[in-house]
Amino acid sequence: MGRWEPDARGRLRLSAMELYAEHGFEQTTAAEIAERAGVTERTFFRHFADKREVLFAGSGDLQDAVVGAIDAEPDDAKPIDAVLAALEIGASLLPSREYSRQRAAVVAANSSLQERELLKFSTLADAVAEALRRRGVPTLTANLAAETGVTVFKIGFATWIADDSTGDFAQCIREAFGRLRALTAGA
Amino acid sequence: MGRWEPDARGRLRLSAMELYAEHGFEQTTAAEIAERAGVTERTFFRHFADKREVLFAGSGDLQDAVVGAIDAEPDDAKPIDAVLAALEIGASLLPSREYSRQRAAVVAANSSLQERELLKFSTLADAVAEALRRRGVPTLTANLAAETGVTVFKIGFATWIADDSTGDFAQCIREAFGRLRALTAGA
DNA sequence: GTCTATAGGGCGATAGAC
DNA sequence: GTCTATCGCCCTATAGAC
Repeated sequence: MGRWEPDARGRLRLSAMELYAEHGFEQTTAAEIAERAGVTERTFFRHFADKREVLFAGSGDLQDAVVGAIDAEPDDAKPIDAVLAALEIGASLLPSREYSRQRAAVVAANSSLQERELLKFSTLADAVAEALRRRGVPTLTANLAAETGVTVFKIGFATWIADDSTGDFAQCIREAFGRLRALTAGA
Repeated sequence: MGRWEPDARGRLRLSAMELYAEHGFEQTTAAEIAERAGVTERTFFRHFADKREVLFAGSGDLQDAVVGAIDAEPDDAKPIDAVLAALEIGASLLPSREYSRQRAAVVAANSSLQERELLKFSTLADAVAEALRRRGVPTLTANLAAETGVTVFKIGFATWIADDSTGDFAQCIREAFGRLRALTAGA
């Protein structure tokens, strides 16, 4: 056995989620999270840039998967179709619906967590737009397709975790896009 | 003349924008902003909830104007058209292109300012969606139309302040929506 | 207006893995 | 020897409490 218990990072993530859910984000101090995880406060900040980031540790993997999926799309795929197919693949990486609901409730209860979540989605959209540009899509079209895809993803996610939802995430995404298409169609 | 110089709030906004542009957001302390404006640090936090908020003081007016414009649209206007018309009216309230460029550069240089800006746009989208629901638009459609409208607004704004831009803001918004419509049209 | 808890960064020391 | 994770102590600014 080493000098320390392994996976300090995983313990910190778990402890943070528990405490944020139990007492709220603002009422939880970094020292409390660290204590529950069996490390010092300073170690917490070495793993996570700030108190919020501990809830977003998986977002990089999601982004990599989505960008990789766009790169793997056939050359003749239309931009919006490539984006939506890639986001459906990314959607399959999310944790269970029950966990997603719990996490969403924690985020919804605190505006600084909402800010961080919005930044993550914005960063995802930027990465998607860049992947589209690599495929030769013009910048303006790439930005619009990326932002629109992320909007559909977000609204599909909200539908998926809603109390009365029955379908899976991919279905929710497709339904949202169908409605968006109807909404923007010319007169 | 009163006991204090008038418009402490306006002086704080100006001082903050100058210092953020000169030295960067993180390198500027609330005490420095207050000093330049001729008030105490405590007064700064009485006017603005945090260091970021001083750059977003006009966002409430924009939101009120947009929501009011939606309420004033004819009953038979299609949701997306009502949203875009309202956002064009909101766009007319923005400061000059030169000032907008400078402010955008300050925000782009700091991720916590980007987070706050994204939250303001998200709040705007929520208010737009609520205004649509008051008109009888179903929730899912209202959310999609609101998010899509704000996306078009954001991308139109980016186009408007770009170095090579020539058109006015309203034109940029209409161009962005035209491209979005083409992008999402069925095969 | 004063006081204070907390966030979060800097830096060197330490103990293991390789 | 190098590399990496952790500790511990110091510091300042934020932002809320009183």
